[in-house]
Amino acid sequence: MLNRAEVIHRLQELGINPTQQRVSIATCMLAQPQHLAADQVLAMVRAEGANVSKATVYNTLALFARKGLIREVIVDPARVFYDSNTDPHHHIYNVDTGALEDVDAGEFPVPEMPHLPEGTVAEGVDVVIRVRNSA
Amino acid sequence: MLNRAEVIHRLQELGINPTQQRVSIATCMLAQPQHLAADQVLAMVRAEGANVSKATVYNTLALFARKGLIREVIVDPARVFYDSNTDPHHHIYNVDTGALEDVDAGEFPVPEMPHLPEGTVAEGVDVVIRVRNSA
DNA sequence: CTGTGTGCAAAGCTTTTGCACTACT
DNA sequence: AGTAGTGCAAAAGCTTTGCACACAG
Repeated sequence: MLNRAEVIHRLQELGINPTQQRVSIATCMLAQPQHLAADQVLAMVRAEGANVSKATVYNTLALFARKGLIREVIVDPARVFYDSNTDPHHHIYNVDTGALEDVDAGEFPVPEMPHLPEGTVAEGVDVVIRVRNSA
Repeated sequence: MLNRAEVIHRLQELGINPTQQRVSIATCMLAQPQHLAADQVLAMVRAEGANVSKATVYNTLALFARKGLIREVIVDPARVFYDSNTDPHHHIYNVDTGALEDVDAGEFPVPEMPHLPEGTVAEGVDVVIRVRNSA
């Protein structure tokens, strides 16, 4: 979807220095709406011919999530997924297959915030609908 | 809160063979409403003088969660929490401190299920409100 | 030349697996 | 004896850390 120049521009907008590794990783993540674990991203960037280490992928994805380029999705204790869709939405997670699917927030509106503890501010609300195969 | 005999009875109700290790672990978990990670449980049962390995704590907590004695709470990629409160409710997770707090489901009602993928059935809905210190 | 930022090998952590052991039949 | 179930040491896997290097001021 986005070419190299557009990706670089997007990174700079967010105050991220567009190094070669970061552009490669961002290009894979933003290629289409998708949910990827770190090692899937590693495989993709290597398939593109880029030379990136595992550690850099992990650190870079965490950086992107902090800056708001992508969103961290915590549904599986074994690994963190990163979502290229940063619009407010929820997730359906299939425990059997590991498949992760988006649910538009409009289909499943979240009511107003409950009372938060003193001295804290809400950062986000994550709704995960856990399903399994009916078979 | 529960004595040894009550814990054993509860395990048997759920079809869990009440071995010494399992009773120790269940007693710690059910002592009060709380959220514990596996290594906290390990420390507690060892403090009680019981002799249990790390692996057994992990496997036993997973067993309890499968049987419905406790509930798995996935909010932190680094570790799984187990919640002795199995009533429907949600969680507030403080990203800065790691503190985990319950929110009564009544305070934050979840509307009807959205459309689920074919061939799947809902297992549960997890709502996590992520907060950070306002300071 | 100094300070900030970046990338990665190695270390660290939680969690899972495979096997020895026990307790029933 | 055979079989199903249990506990744990060791292995596996994801993620973080600490350090060497690059680059800007």
